[in-house]
Amino acid sequence: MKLSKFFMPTLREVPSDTDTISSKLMLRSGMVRKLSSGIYEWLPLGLKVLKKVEQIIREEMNKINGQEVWLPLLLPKELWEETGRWGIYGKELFRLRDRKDSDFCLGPTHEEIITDIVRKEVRSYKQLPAMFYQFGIKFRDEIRPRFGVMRAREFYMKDAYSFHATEEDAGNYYQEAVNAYKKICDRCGFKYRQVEAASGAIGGKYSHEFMVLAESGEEEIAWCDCGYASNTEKTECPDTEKPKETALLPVEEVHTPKIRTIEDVGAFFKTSPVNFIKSLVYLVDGNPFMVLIRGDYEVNEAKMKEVFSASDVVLADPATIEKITGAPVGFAGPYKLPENKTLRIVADYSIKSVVNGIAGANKTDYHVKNLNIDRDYKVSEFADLRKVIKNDICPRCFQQNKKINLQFSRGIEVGHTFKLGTKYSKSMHATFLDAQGKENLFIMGCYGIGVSRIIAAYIEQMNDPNGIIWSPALAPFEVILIPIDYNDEKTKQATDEIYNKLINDGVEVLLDDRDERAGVKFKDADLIGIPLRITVGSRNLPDKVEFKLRSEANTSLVMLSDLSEKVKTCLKMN
RNA sequence: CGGGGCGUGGCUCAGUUGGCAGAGCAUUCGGUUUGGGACCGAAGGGUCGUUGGUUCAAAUCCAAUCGCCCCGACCA
Repeated sequence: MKLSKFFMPTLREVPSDTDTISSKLMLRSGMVRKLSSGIYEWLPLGLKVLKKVEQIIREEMNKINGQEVWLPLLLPKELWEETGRWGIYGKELFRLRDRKDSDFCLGPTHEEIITDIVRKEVRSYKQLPAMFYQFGIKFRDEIRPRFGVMRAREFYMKDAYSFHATEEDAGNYYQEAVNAYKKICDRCGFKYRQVEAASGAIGGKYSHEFMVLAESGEEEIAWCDCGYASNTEKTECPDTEKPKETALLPVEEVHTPKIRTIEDVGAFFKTSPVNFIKSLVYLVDGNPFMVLIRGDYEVNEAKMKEVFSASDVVLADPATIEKITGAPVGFAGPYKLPENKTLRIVADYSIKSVVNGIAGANKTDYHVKNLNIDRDYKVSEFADLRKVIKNDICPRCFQQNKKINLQFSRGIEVGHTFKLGTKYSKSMHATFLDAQGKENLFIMGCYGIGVSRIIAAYIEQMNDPNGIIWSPALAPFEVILIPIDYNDEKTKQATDEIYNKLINDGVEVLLDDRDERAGVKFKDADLIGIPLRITVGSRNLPDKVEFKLRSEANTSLVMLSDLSEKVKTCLKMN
């Protein structure tokens, strides 16, 4: 490809539109343009990279017997009502009506659609297992689109769905899919980590995320040298707490006018939050829950969703709190709660360590102190409900009686694998006949990778002040060929010869044949991040050219006769 | 949705006691240059986000509205 004929509108100035490095670089290099918030146009350079990533993924999916399909974007409401997700997916679902006033949505994910195909077309265990995947646009009306294509409202994704006759087969296949994802990450050439994750709206029994490690990542990862790694949303906080050995004191009500927050209460009682029973009223799918947690910890709402199999967990509004506790916000507690048959009181394990604790008295301007579990209040169940903190220990090592502190990193979620079980086959009555002629629900798995996000995440990790640094596997071109002065007859001749030779060798080469100064060409070459740069100039002709890797600072001279070989080894090496 | 910021040539931005709409870069033409975003000269390009108001006069003051970015609750 000759650059003079290639539409690559690079920007000298840094766009003021965004703060994210990858987003700035994708705009500056002419990979994408923004049409509207979270909606992007992919220009030739960007699309070349997208196709590279797509092909890597396709190859790995085919290796695990995936069959590529193309599913529609415009989806009828009925299927979504079968699983209840027409309601659950909420505002994130783009909804629209046709001329007959029928409801549709733009597909944010395709479990319903693929399950519908399989229940209609797959009847026998002999047709299992089966895995289908597709590449396609997904639509999600994100609360806040940001970071360029990283969190877009319209994005490009590979989604895959597998169907199995038995749990065992589903489990084995899940591992294969995870291994395929690792290979994809390896081939793309970024540093990543596979972590345990919360399943969220897709649902299912358990799931793993693939995180590209980057300081700017939205996700936090907790990990240990033993191999344990998890999204901090999911990180287990084991039941390590023992009650303090102190004499139990009698309960005492204390007048605490206008003392509501943990800080206020700490100052008033001149004690640390470790002695507080923080009491929060939540609505879990609309039902009231009181959650107790030690004053120095915070509630992890993602864990609540998992523990209570809920899709919606929100802090109750002040009116509801007052109705349930009989006191305004700031004075809730488990002691002497007004009679309420529907209220469940659940406690984080950390509550076990609180002896002679302090909590709200469910009475305006009053707290109680010296509260003790069982004697003064009842808890219907204990669970792991808290957010992990910096000094927490590894839950796996703890099982082996070792206390090793967790380590923390940040990451960008590019892939997510789910063991769905029968979540969708059950609600959609998707069954097959087994060898005994008995009807069974399909056991399912699903596996998603954000293709457009992988690109942004890669750039986020692999860049320097001059621009992007592509690995040969993802680079839009493998080699950029720069003649210092293409108007010089000798330079032009040598450049054309090299260009044709490389093309014949099957190398993807971009020839910068523009009538620009050398500096401009070098700047653009660095910006768009082509892994190998070959510079042709009268300085080194007739027999040598300059050779430079984007990832390294130094240059070297290569004999024209050796060039072909050198290029090949170089591209393979990286 | 809550909080903060911003909308002025293609891009980055300047422009309040209200008084002819600017610069650099980019583009086109001419010339000089030519190994890390050159220089000189000339030219084209803007209903100052939109609507309404105040005023002899509004990019500038007021109101509403739309859009975009950043920080928090969603997710590949």
